[in-house]
Amino acid sequence: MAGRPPEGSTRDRIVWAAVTMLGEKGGSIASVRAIAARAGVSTGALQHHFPAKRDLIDEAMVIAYDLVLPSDYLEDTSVPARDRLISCLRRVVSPPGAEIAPRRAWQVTLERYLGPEASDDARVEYLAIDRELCRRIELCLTTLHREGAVPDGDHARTARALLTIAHGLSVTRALPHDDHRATTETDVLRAAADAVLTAPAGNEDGPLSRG
Amino acid sequence: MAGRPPEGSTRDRIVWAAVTMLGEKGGSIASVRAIAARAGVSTGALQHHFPAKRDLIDEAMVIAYDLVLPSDYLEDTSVPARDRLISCLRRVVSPPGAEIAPRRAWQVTLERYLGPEASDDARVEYLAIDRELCRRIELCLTTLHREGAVPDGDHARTARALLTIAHGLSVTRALPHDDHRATTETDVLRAAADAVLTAPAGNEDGPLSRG
DNA sequence: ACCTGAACACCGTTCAAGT
DNA sequence: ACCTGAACACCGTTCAAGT
Repeated sequence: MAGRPPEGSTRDRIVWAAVTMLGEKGGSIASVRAIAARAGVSTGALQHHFPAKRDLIDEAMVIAYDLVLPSDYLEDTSVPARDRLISCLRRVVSPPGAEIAPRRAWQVTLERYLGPEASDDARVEYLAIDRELCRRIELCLTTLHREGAVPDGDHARTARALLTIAHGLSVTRALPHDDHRATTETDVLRAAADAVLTAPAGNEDGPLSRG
Repeated sequence: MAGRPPEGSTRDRIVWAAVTMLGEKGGSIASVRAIAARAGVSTGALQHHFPAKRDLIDEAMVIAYDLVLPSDYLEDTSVPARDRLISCLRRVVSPPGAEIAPRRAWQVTLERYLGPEASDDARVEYLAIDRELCRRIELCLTTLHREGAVPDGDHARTARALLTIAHGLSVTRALPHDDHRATTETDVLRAAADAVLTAPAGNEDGPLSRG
């Protein structure tokens, strides 16, 4: 899994190295020195292109996680805003290990990020994933906001609340359950969407965007 | 918020220092050197009592999160229904295995119930816990229903939806997080409570009890 | 502008030495 | 057993110096 990209700028080599190292080393993120070494550049070169490590990791995450919801779907006003928001959230509920079963996915996630070692590196890596998921939900919210389907408010904060709810659905999927599950999932997603969307009747704005 | 505990063993002073520093510094955990300094001991003393930093943080978490809810609290109509429901949900978020930290608790839970084997016995055991948690939330809902604070509806179903949201908060607590966490938790709980409680103005009943 | 590599200010953990 | 403080092996970031 090592090797060197035959062509490409220094910057591309750095990003490539970061992406390939995301899944290695037991879930902990590589150090900038290790990334620079694999890219075959100095730490100074890395620093020149990515002044903070977070900049690099965020960029690598976007590449690693980019199974995108067809980007024009969000703007398709022929489908109700509520349904588009729910689709977006469903997307987050089964994140990119979508090929593997939800149970296995959570097993891996939790082993990695809260296992016996759960290094600070793992923490940093998880936070990067977290930001990426939030970013996607926020994109959905701002798109719907332009249509007037979502009221003014702190969309980043709303996105964070929605992500928390998505985590609940996700872990509920993974845990043992009886036949109530699918019903519950739809209940929760609809309730979350309704709490966020502009109320059809003119009452106050959704409880998730304003305390 | 500094100061020194007048009495107490070295060990107690270390734990006290760690607890007071949990909420500071923008959500990131203080370094062992900083904790030792506030406790007024050397890093070696800290290391003697807590060979790994995680040991100390886990112990501090238990203290920080362990605020108990008196059992007659549910019927105390002097406190708003919304606050009582939120307290009940907070209780479920850090369930009574509260001696161990949330991270460790989820580690155990998931290792047990969705590990590689995940026996049928484990499944049955989890479903029992699940029912018990639902039962508690449902008890809260029916109590509030007697007061008219919760509308008619399928309370078991509503309880299940609320438990799913509580799972989201719980796993979010366990996973790495930055300083947004406490805010998000309150946002989500308030939104969940508002979705369930009888609306102050006379609009339709909450989205969690009726699809 | 792009890149080097030493240096800086941390970090968690280890450990010989004291009491 | 309890505690000290130096030392170790890292870390992310800075920076004078080269091209």
